[in-house]
Amino acid sequence: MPSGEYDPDAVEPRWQRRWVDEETYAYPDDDPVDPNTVFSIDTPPPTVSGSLHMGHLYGFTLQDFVARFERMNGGATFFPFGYDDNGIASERLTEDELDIRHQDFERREFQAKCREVCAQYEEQFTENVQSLGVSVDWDHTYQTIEPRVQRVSQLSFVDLYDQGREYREKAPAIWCPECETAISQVETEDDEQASHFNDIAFPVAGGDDEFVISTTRPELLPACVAVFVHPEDDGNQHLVGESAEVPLFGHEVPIIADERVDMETGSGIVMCCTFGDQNDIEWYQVHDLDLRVAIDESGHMTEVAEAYEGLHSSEAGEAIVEDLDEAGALLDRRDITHTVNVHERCGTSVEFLVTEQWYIEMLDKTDEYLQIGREMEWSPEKMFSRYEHWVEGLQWDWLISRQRSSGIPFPVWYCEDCDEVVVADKADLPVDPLSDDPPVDACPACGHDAFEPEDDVLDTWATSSLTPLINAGWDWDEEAGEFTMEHPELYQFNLRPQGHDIISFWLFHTLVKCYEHTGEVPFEETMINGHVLDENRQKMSKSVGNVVEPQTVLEEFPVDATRYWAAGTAVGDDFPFKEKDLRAGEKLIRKLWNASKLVESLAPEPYPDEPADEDLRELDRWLLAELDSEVERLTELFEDRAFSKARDELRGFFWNTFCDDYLEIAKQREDDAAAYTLRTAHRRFLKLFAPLLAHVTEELWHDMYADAATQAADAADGAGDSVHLVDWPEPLGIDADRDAGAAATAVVGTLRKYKSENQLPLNAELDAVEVYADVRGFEDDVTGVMHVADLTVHPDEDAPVETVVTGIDLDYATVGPKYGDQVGDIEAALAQEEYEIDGDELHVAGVTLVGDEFAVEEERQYQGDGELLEADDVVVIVRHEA
RNA sequence: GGGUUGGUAGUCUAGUCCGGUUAUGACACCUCCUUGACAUGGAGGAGGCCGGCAGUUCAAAUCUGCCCCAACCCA
Repeated sequence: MPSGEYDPDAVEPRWQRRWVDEETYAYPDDDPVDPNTVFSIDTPPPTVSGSLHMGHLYGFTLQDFVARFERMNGGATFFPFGYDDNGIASERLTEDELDIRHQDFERREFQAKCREVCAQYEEQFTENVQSLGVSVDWDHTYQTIEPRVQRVSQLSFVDLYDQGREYREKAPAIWCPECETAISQVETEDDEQASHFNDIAFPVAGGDDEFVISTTRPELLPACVAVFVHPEDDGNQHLVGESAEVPLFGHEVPIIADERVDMETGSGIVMCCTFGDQNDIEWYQVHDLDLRVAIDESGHMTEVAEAYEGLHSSEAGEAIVEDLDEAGALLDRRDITHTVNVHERCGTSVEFLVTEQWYIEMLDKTDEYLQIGREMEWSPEKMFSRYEHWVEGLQWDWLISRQRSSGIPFPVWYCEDCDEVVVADKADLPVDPLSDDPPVDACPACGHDAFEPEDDVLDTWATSSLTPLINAGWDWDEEAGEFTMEHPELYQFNLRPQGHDIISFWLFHTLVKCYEHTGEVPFEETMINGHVLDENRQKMSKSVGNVVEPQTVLEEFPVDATRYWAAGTAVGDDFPFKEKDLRAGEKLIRKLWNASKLVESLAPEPYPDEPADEDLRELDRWLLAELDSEVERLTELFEDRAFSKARDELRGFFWNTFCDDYLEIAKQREDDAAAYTLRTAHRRFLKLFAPLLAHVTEELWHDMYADAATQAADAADGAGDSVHLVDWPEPLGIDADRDAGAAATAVVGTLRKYKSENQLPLNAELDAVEVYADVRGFEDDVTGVMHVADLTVHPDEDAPVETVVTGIDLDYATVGPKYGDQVGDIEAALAQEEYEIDGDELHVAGVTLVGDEFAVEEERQYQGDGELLEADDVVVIVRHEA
């Protein structure tokens, strides 16, 4: 039984260990699971690149609210865990950790080091996640780089290739010169950087004419292939058709008119290079310009840069500016800050290089992808618009090849002679073409017998966008010649939670892949969470130094308090870290603990049988009936993922209605009906709180109910193991006079207020109280809790008071539409007290209001002994001889 | 530059879709009270031009337009 103070430092880790050791949240693998009741969650695996942050804590906790609620409210729940250790993030982690460069190692060697470093981080990460008490099934975990998952990824590649949805093309692609790989648009982000605007004089070829070009990237001068003027730029129109001579390098380039020129920037004349930005790429394609590649794959200058060959592009930029200045071609140089596209992983400015890469075709099916997004239920609904805008704004197919050492290889070889693509057999996967042989001896196209392995690897999303298929055990059945699932009942997944920042790539890519493989939308519902901000609503960032570490928080507060905090904002909204909310959580945990102690002492074992209906007092029925409504409301709120409302609703009901109203009164009683009601309500409270306050409810459940539930074979809840495995409460269907209950609590409330205002202790004796309201059946409850010596109830009688009309209240909802702009006149007349009450009618400003259209505002005056108290519809007269 | 979302007491927030005259709750603050668990508790109180300006309407936190601020997404 609960005693003393609650000690979360001891209790929480104990339950976390037991939940893992006893596999409390295991998915029932071996038994057939009913696909109609199973609840499956597919979580995006966190990138293995560091430790747990508040975003993780928040995200995992939200997922856990759903998992715990659905597990109690429905059937089997599948809540797996994955690690995304296949990608650039993990490679860079390894490089940083071991202070090495992947280029210095043989591929397999470096991969081994990655696995080693990630393993340490994963172990630590697992421990951290387990210390949050989330109800993950730790027997169902995966790593995106493990062989099973490699097979799924390569199967996906082969299937999409077979469907004709993948192609290989040599074209401009976004390139990170630091990581030396192609990357996709979603891996770039904007960064404000200091730079210079350089005004450079360009002579017109074969004349004395000259014009000015402003550029932030002088190192691209050798890559200049054209100069553009806006067709409406009248002042510079005469240049169009001429040629310009590029300073220092001397090559001549055409001057062309094109409306993509931004006339507002610099001189309004712009140079087009190979390639400065995406505009350059468009111009290159539209105007069929030359390629002059001045920067190589490592960010150094090529032979096109002549004297500057071999310099890093940034060094070359400085050198070229100096030389321009010396040559008199540098007219001006100004400091500016501008936004540049950088690789999100390393912060390096990206380049655009023409390289041969693999793509997944997407642009032809954006309408379909929009439609499958629409078929999902979005929590909150408004987040769909982000998806919608992303899909509508798609401009590139999905670039999936990466020039990295680590990762999942393309299962592809090329004929050395004719470049024919040879794809691995599905049965052989996973393969590494660097060490494995192609499935054919001779090229199917030309018969040549030597092959070149593809040494690129798949991008990280190529794998992590398959998590629903990984979790469901998707595979190729060679004998049947079809794709199968080990757990078809899991797919489509019921829920996909994630942050709002990854809708446009992770979620989108997952939808596309899974849809193309199965023809089915992978998720029934997606839940989008916001970002955790600091106490001042600022984004947490290392450079600002406002980062709150989960470890620090957990040292000071119980996990359940962080769960209380995490439930505090509407799903989808960004919300600040608030220590106050954690303290409020602690208070609630303590209140629940203390109230449980009182329940235990008021209704000790043996657990009372359900009394005959007529033995329940009015007050008991009232509480249980109110609790029925609470159960219904709460179930709905959890189903709507409205955790914040559920939290506040339940907290309010438990604290105010149960503790302040019912418990205070029940203290006076020692009957079986009270004991039964206390126990019944308390059990239900533990269950209702269980998804939110996972630890304290489990501890109390075991202290007070688990043993009894285990022993009693016919226990209604079925399970004794864990409160998290019992059934979610259903309404009991208790009938009660709700109005009488409300009146009785109003009477108690008004007497409390009377004592408070008269500075009396709450247990002070009141000599006589007369109640003018129907609170029959509650008399003993009122006298007991308020210590009333003599209580008289007048259920039907009017109070012996005189009433004075003090005004008229209009019911605007009916009067407004009916009388329209006459309302102003009516109000004016009422204010002047120019009206007449005639029975049920009110004559005012030339109109007659009837029935509910108005209410007479009255002040009650009492001349007799004692004091008149009013609350809602009850009138109470109290006499107290001090 | 385009779009999305938000702006409500000192702080955080409900209400906004579907307009109705007393705007919800918590924290902090003030007053009082040791009730058979909890003073880390209880009973009260004070605190708001609902971002700004205009419009629609008998009536606007709520609808419309413009503007300001913040975050995010896309350029």
